[in-house]
Amino acid sequence: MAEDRRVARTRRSLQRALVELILEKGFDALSVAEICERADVGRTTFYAHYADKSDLLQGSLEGLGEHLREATRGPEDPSVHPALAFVRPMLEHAAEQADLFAALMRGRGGAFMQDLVHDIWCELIRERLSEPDELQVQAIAGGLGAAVEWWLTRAPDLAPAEVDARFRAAFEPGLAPQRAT
Amino acid sequence: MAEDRRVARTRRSLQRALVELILEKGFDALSVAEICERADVGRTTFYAHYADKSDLLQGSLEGLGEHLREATRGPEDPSVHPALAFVRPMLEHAAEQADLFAALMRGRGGAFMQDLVHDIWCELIRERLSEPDELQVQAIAGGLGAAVEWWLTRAPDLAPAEVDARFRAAFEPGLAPQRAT
DNA sequence: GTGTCTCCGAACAGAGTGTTCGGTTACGGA
DNA sequence: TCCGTAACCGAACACTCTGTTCGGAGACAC
Repeated sequence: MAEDRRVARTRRSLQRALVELILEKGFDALSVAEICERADVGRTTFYAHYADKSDLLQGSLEGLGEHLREATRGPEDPSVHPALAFVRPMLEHAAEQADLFAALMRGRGGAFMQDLVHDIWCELIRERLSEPDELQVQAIAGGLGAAVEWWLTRAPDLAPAEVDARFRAAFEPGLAPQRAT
Repeated sequence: MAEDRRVARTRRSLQRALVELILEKGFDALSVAEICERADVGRTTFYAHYADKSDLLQGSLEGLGEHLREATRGPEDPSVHPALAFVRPMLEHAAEQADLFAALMRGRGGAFMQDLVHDIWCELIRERLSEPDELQVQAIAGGLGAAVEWWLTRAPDLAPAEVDARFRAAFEPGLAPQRAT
């Protein structure tokens, strides 16, 4: 009952082609035929695996959430408010994969790609606050998204540490001090 | 050389139909034929006036920027940081047209609709700071967008004043005090 | 080795886009 | 009021994309 080698190969090819093409043209501009051609997979086969383009994206993003969470684990600076501690390692990670992140942050990865990242950030912030104010959580995550997009598209030469510092300068004063954990 | 009455009528009908349908289904889900049917305008005529669906949206949004700016003018509370003074009247305005704003904030009005509003907010913030830090400006505008979207879709019963207070509680402490004007 | 599952191309129906063309009609200016 | 112009319209066309069906060829697991 081990998974068929052909199935794995097909799915891998499609997901790889999808990422490549998103980087080149953006998600919305892609057609199924285009993805299949790049992946060297018949269009019929595509629909045997995925319902449509969005379904393929969903499937390709299975691991992304966990990946993002992993990427934000890093040494925590005790002078940084815990709710924002994930920002620095996240920015370091984004800098390493700047073109991918830049493609995702602007609409190019599709609207719900942005929503996915936004929701993950909300969780990361929320779970570090003892009494989370949901409006504040949403606002910080939204602010982070806008800041990252601006950084990667308008000022890509800034160092992650610099972005982190300026971002925290804006948001940290508004955060209630947390009980020591 | 006064403008042809027919032209004005056609454009008005199309723009009106567009707004109606965006509220009902969202921009992306619309077809040109659908808009024309609602507007009682031949499809051929549509293409005589606009290049495509997005072009019509552009045309319909001509006045929106100025409208938004007007809507944010209100009595300024001296205890509020000037860069955030526009938030309260803007929220009051949004509450009055909640369904329209809710449709615009989520992707329903199309991606560049969100960008348009974001850019206007950035300008409003930027022009009230004596030494604007662009990252901070972007972050505040992005945070405001996320907060408004959350408010209108998840907690629509909150009063604008409450949203304003909680939003400022999060952002105001990070803003440098401004010179008195 | 064999039966099954996967892959594939061809072909189809349906929806949407953007264009051309000729006829009809409403408009604005004289 | 009249008249030339310009706007409007439906029909039709070529095109792209979607999602599905079918039968044959071949790779796979067991």
